[in-house]
Amino acid sequence: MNTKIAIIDDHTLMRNGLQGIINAFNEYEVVMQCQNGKDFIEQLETLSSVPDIALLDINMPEMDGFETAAWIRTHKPEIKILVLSMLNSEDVIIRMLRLGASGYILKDSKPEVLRASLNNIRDQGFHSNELLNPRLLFSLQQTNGKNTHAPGLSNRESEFLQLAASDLTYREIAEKMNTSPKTVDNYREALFEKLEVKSRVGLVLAGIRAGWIKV
Amino acid sequence: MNTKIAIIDDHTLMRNGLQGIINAFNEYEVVMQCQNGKDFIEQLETLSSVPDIALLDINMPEMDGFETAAWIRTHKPEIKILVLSMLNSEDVIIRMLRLGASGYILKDSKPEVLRASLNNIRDQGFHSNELLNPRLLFSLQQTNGKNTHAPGLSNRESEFLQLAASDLTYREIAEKMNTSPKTVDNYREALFEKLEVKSRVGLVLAGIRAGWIKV
DNA sequence: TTTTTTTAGGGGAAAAACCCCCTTTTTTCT
DNA sequence: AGAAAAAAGGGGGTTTTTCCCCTAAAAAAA
Repeated sequence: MNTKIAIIDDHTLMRNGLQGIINAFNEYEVVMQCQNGKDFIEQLETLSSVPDIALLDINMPEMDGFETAAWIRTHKPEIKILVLSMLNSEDVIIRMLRLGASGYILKDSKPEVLRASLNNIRDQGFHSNELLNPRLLFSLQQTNGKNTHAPGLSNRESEFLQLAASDLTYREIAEKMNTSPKTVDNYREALFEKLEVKSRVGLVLAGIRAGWIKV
Repeated sequence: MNTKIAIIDDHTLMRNGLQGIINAFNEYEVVMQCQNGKDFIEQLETLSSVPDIALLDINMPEMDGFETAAWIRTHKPEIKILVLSMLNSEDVIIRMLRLGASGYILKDSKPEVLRASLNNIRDQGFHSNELLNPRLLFSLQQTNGKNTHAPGLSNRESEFLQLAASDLTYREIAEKMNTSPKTVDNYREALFEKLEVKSRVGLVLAGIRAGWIKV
């Protein structure tokens, strides 16, 4: 199945241009065109399936890229974010990566770069480093790295830990993990002991402080 | 003569990025690149001159930043330690300063901050007994100092939000706030609406992402 | 090959969190 | 001075989380 893309940009010409470019990649498909974050949220409700990747502009009226990124991370954490901006500013890039963006490319990039970035995100959720100044990559390790595998935790426990840091209930987490809530409860209990906490909030905070959960 | 720097960090990209930045400062020179504390100790023996400052990461396999700092203080006390970490946690900072670190900055600091920190250490070379010196906490000011007040939230709500990011139950939070659990429940509900979340974990994460909660 | 760990799952109960609707007093703003 | 917002508190309910104790297959380690 094709990877579904949402384009969030206030310039109609830009949106259409992007859609044309992306539709020429046969493994991707544009399923949404939105003027800003608000428009994106509204359209999401009417859509049957959730997009996999949001191509997100920063400068937009009403609800800008920062707000939109924060909203996506809170409400639809499964949607990967690729920031598409005309700003080549370290501040902005780092801020966006900290907000959970999986990638950041400039608007004057070539189509191949866009495709490579999309591929990277689709495959690993990892960042394309081509466009970035190497020193900007520092923040990637913590923000995006799957490499920060928690020592002492099993695969499933790590998986659970990531999902515990979300607005989901354990039942919903169980669905995402394709297992029963009872099994999830076992992971929870094991992690409570290992990290010496008494509540889910404590667990999440411990995970963040240990660098295992990206915020 | 140039001030000699040793970089101790397990990420090659990080090391190279740092070396690039530091070599651009003409008063500093990178003389060692090490993957962890063990590597540092081994390389030290082969080196004719001792570095002046160790740029030390915390999270490393084999021999982490804490162990390395302790080793340096006992075996090579003349080497100043500048901790370079992704963790903005007071616990860790204080622990490191007690171990004899001369400074502590975050990995997402700007190059100017790195240079200023190096200058501070080279010029004054203060020690661990000055750990409450505000100069040391430059990194905190940057990411933590400004955004502590939450716009749109009342005083009590902000107070509650801070406490919600802990391993305490609402009853315990109520005790700390000297009020009833029911009142606390009101704050919770108000914040859920304002931050558009459905659970306490979601609330805490939103607060962290908004910069209102320090982790 | 035996043992241990991981993964998967269940029953049942108590505690905590969550939700909606409500009152009163104090502070703040216009 | 009057209106609005903030602070404090409650009733009564449902849902979720937390806890303890238990089984068993599969995978990994010894």
